[in-house]
Amino acid sequence: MSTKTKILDAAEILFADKGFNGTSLREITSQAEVNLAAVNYHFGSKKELIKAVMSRYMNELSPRLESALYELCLDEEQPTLIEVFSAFLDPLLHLNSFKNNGTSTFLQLLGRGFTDNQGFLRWFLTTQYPGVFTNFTQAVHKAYPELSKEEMFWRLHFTMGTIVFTMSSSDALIDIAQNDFDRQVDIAGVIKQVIPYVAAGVAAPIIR
Amino acid sequence: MSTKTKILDAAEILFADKGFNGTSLREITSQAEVNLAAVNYHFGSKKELIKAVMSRYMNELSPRLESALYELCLDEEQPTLIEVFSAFLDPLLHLNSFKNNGTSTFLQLLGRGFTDNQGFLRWFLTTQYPGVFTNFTQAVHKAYPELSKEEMFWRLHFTMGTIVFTMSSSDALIDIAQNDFDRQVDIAGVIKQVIPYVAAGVAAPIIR
DNA sequence: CGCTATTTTAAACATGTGTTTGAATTAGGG
DNA sequence: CCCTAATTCAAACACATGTTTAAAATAGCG
Repeated sequence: MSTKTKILDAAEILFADKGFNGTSLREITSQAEVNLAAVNYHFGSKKELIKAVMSRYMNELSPRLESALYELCLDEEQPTLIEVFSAFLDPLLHLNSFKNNGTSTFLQLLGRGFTDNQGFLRWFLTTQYPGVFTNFTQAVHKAYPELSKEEMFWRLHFTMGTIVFTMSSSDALIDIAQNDFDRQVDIAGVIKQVIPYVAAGVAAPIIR
Repeated sequence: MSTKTKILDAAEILFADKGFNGTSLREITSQAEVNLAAVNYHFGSKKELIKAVMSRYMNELSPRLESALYELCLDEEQPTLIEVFSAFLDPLLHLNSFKNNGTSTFLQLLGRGFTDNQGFLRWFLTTQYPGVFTNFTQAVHKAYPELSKEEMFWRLHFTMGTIVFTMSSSDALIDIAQNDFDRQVDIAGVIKQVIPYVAAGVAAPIIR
């Protein structure tokens, strides 16, 4: 396995676990069993490494997600919001065949990225992968046309918050749930729980 | 003004803005115009300072919040979920008279705390202020008794995610909203937007 | 093989971190 | 005022961080 890949593999699980700021290059390189300087040699800087980690996932996810959302828009009839959010399920779970625990890792990375580093990841994602966002808002608009642009803006950010926060602490939450309710839970189970929640949230009646 | 207060005041806005890990003691003490060693002299350590910052807000908030939620449980008739979540509004907005931008600052601190430091703040809050949580779940249970303990667990954490994530990036979001929609937005406006969202999310039909 | 370009390595660098020290200063009660 | 306790201060400490350097090792091609 190439040094570059070894670094990316070690970095992504450490980043997901302890955040970007909370993970040092020395932790990454010792976990990856490569020399400390390898990160700067192969990626240039820590910030570029973070981008590379995210890109590897986004390049795998975004085409599938974009087309799943796009197909919803092509359909003749109006989709339900449940259908819109369910469109995320397959592309996200596909990350598990791309990489062990890929779905969980990616969602945790996403969560980290939005809170660490005064949100430079938000900029990175919206500028590098705008298609996902536009297709998503179009699908939501088709499902719930009465929603104004401003209300849509807020509700989509609320939704992102729900997902991203839940996933960034999903390991802890799954642990608690397994103990308290004596029930096997995995990341797919959490996603299935969250879909009705966010769908209902976005579908909430408008109070004016 | 006492050195202790100067430190707390400077620390809370820096923590809210850049996170706990992202803020150094030197930034805090120079902003507060006190000596670097004052933090360790008055608080013992950075971690204790973080706790002190949070406690100052929680001690102001938690009695009001607890009693607001408790009153809902005393009422004869079943409250709506909207009423349950609206119970947060007054206690939260009261923080504004306790301190300038108090509501916004506190919610941002809360957001930071749940993602930084592998969630030691979750432990701190749930152990130091358990009354808020129990009263809250009781109120939700009264409003929606069909919800099982497990579903309630997940939906409450989804809700916390919505709030906490939104608020930790509320400055950025409010900026975007003001630009894109040419409309004055403040923290109270965001809270009023989020209440129908989370109420509908928690009230979502159960799929079994 | 021989030679060049790529990669790896250990070491150092520069800077930033939280914390501690011990002397200097200030406060406040007898 | 005096003396003690509380506070402030500049300096240093010990350590961790991302990055750079220059030599060593390795690969890959003619």
